[in-house]
Amino acid sequence: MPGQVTLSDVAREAGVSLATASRALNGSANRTVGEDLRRRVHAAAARLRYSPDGIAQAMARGRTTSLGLVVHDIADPYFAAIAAGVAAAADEAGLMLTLASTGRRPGREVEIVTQLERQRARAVILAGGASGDTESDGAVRAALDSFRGVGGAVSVVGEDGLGSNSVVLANREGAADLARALRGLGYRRFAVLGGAGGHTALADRRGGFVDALAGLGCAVPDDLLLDAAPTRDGGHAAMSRLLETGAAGEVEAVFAVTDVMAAGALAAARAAGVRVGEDLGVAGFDGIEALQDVVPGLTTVRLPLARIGAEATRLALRPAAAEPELVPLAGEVVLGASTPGPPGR
Amino acid sequence: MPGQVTLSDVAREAGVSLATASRALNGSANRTVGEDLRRRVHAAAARLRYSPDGIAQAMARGRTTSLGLVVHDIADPYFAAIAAGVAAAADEAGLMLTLASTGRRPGREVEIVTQLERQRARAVILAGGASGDTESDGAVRAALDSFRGVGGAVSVVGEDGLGSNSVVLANREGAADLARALRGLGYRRFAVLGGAGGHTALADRRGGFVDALAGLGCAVPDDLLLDAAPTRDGGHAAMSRLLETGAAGEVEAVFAVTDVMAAGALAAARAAGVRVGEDLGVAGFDGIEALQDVVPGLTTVRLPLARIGAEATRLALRPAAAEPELVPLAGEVVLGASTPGPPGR
DNA sequence: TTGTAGGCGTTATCAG
DNA sequence: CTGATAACGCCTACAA
Repeated sequence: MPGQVTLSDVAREAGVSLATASRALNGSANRTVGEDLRRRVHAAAARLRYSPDGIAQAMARGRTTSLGLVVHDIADPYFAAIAAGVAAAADEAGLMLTLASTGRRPGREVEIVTQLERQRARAVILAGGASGDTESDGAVRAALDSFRGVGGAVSVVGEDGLGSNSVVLANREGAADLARALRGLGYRRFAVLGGAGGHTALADRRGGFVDALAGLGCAVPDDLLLDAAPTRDGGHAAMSRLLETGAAGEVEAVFAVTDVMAAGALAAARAAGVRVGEDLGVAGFDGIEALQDVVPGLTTVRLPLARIGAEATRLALRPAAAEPELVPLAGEVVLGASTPGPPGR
Repeated sequence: MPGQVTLSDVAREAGVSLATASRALNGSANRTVGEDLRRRVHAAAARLRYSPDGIAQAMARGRTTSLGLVVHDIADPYFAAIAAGVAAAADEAGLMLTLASTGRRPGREVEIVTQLERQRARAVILAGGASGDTESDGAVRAALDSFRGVGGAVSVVGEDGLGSNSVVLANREGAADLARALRGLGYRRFAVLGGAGGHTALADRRGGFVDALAGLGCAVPDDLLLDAAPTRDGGHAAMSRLLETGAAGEVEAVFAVTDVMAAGALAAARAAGVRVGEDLGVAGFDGIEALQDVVPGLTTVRLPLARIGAEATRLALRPAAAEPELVPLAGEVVLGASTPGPPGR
């Protein structure tokens, strides 16, 4: 059974010292091993089916080859798309990706970062951004500082860098652009699903949307700002609630702060006999691929998801010492059949 | 700067031996450390902000705490959903998840498994199943055997266990059920997108669908069995091709072997002015959540994706020695608005 | 260029 | 119950 084969075995088999075998197999800094010996060692390694022990190497070198990625829910297409970008970049950099999900449980990020610190991950990417809760964010910040303390690098995706390298998403601006676009289509009475008390990113979207609208002279009344969990079910529930209240009758379009929520809203509307597009406009945010290909095509603000992951990875791999770098990334409004314009004429 | 703090430091600070400190902090098998000393050690550890080095522990213990998961593309909702199930189960088992994507590049699975073997991952889950290519599958099998050689456990999701524990999906049966359901709706002329030469799982779906149809007296002509990549774009391209040929006119319903492909097909149909549902039925396979909430709701065979991940994890954590275990898991036909029944009356 | 030897941070074996 | 002291598998000055 192979695997139990150690470098010493290879060295012995090749008739060289442990050091030489090590240098021949993995090129150390000063690359210099006699071509003949080098050959002998490789042959011996192959013959014995030697497989270097990554753990031992990590320990000897004092650093791992793994990159930690923290998301809220990998099944959420938003995070899945970002993860794909990170995975590709990590692969290219020769790093293994360690994925951890918070399941949106508060406090989990800290636990995960701590765990990653224990495992001496080389870097960690926080894809979820800040939570908006001062105390909680402070704890995360502390955990990240501690992680840096052991030589780890950090990057976060979100508005607030939490003192780290970060990919700054134009959530406010994107939502404002969307608001203007919808207003341009003729919509005047809006409702917003989600963003209250949630993560900063979502709060920013809602804020950007509402503020821009106010600037255009059509404020959104408080009772049409519905709280909702950032999930498909959250969107569904909020839309259902909206439809049950009398207020719904006057609403011409609904903005769900994420596409996934918008999908839930779509289902709720359909279940209530409301035709999305004809009777009511619905827009989301994120630009999830899968939701673009159906009828009605969802109006949204498309974010360069894979790019976000790639940039976050690049930032996470920068020399730990350097000053935090911020990379701004914007979204683009995509008008779909879900918002053809207001119903009455 | 914390992190550089080692167990020896803690031991010294607490005035005990290294061994005792180790036993006090992490309970070894024979748990017995005087309550007073135990307290002293913990206090010292806290004071010094000691953080155990996972790498060193792994090396000393001779085993890691990480579980490898190999998927083709984490951005694909099918794999994302399975990954979510695995992530939850891994978390519960106290393991870290190492995610690797093949990007559908042939040969990548072997490289990844080898890499995972180097890192001494405790177990690995192959979510992609067999490729259908004998040579390639043989290489994967060999890599897995080697992995087991170093004490690793394995489980694979798919029809063919590749000699390992496996979650056996009823792809054939599910597709056959779907065929019967569509036939029951009145559809008689079908086209199939994908499954040719692809992974075994997809080939089985196509085979199950076509065979069942043949049994019902309506064989699918070869020119209506279109080859397609198992992606959104693959589905789009295949549908476009179908629509361009004259044969399309006679087709009443299209079966894409994955929901993601079906989404692409939907887009292609719409682009060509074909109304899905009214003019043409479209069905997929997988039961991707996001695709269920739109109009027309996609007819599909819903797989218990999260469950698949959970089971695969359970299998991967079984004692490595045991005989391979097979867990069959079936899908359920879900009829949506995308296949209301054939057009002409 | 090649070999020797010390060390990385823990766990585990075996005496006290 | 506690404490020395070997491993663990590999890297790397330092020496030859």
